[in-house]
Amino acid sequence: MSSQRTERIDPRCERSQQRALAAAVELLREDGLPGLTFEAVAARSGVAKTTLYRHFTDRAALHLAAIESVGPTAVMPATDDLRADLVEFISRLDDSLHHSDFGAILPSAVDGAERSDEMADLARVVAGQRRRMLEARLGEGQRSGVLESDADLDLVVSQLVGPLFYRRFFSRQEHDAAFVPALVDQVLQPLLVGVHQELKFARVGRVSRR
Amino acid sequence: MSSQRTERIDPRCERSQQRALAAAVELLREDGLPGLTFEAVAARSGVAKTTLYRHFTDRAALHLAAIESVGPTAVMPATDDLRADLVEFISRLDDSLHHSDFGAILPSAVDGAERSDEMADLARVVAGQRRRMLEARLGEGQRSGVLESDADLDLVVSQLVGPLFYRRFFSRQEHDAAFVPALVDQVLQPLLVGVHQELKFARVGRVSRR
DNA sequence: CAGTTTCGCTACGGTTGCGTAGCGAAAGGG
DNA sequence: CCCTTTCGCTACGCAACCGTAGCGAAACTG
Repeated sequence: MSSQRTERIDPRCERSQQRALAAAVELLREDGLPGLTFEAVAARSGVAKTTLYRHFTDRAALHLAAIESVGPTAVMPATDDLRADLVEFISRLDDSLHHSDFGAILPSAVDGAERSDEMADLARVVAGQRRRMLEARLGEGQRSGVLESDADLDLVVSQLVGPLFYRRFFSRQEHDAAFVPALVDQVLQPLLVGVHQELKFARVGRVSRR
Repeated sequence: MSSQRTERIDPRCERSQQRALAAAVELLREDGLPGLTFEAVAARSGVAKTTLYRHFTDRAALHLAAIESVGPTAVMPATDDLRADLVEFISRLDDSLHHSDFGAILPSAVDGAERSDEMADLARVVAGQRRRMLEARLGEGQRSGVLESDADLDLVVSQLVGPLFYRRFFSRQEHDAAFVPALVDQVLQPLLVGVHQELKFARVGRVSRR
């Protein structure tokens, strides 16, 4: 009701929740979703079980909050070199998938999203932030005349990040630092202003038969 | 020791295991990994709990067997049209990700693979089969002169299937039937024989600054 | 048909996790 | 400084799941 700016948060609540979520993340890393229990979080964090129930209604809420707490804080570089910005951004994403808490507990979020609407929404929000950053930078490339203006940016974004998620979680293939630049180049090539017409001709004439 | 052809399998074992795994798949769909318990499988399948313990040492083994039981049986079309074959293959993959048991319980396998070596190996095997089929068909394209012979097929495979997995499980974006053809075209364009030189020139000259 | 194997069933003790209640101590806020 | 809130702690009943044992019935094998 009182429309104050900050919601007047008791520092004790803040501290308890942070400790609890840190422990929850550890447990998710070690044992996955089945390992995330109120008792285990209480034992590891030092926060009493009764206190946990005061903050989180059930396991799903705890899981959701834990996932939110490790949400990536990525920023898009902003030089005048589109390729360099994309390589940098995608490389950092690849690194976080392999070496951060975010990458480690993402599988539990994926599994949870299959049956929890809230978790599914969170997944869409997180991915949406990343997508909007990439689309914004690609849009600049279009306005500055580097990229074709009719490129399907939604498709391009999936092409840029999809292979990284696939290799990290599904095919579980390793790759070196040269992979991301190669991927970015491969994706960008058909979209560059100046080779568009030849490509369209080549595609229709050589591959499709319609 | 006796190197007979077939391992002499009692039909009763076969039947029990099939029923158990079918129930396990259902449970994984409904409640994810935490829902996969010996008691629940016994109750749903009609197979006695003691019998389950005779076949599966622990929950991980049961989970692994359940994942194996829904392994996809994909085949690569073999016409003389590379693009059409790829569109068909990728479309069927996309469909199975959204509408099959395989797609439904894949998240639990991904989560399990983070902590189970056997599950991780299984993921690599399943993805490897798919990758080899795609690489074989792309290799034909190279030998028949449609694709550049120096294309990085491993990268291409990730480009073809990565976006589908990403949109299904991470960004959770819907897309219509036109998505797959658009993706295949976009990925194939830089690899077509005949436009390679112009593309290489365009890339070095316009995007990269090295 | 005789011998072996697997089955389903019941029962059991032990462990873990759930969710709540009651309490005094400690820390925040006006 | 007093009042309120939140804290940690202990304890509890309840349910679920684990993993094993013993048994007779049923099914497969040769």
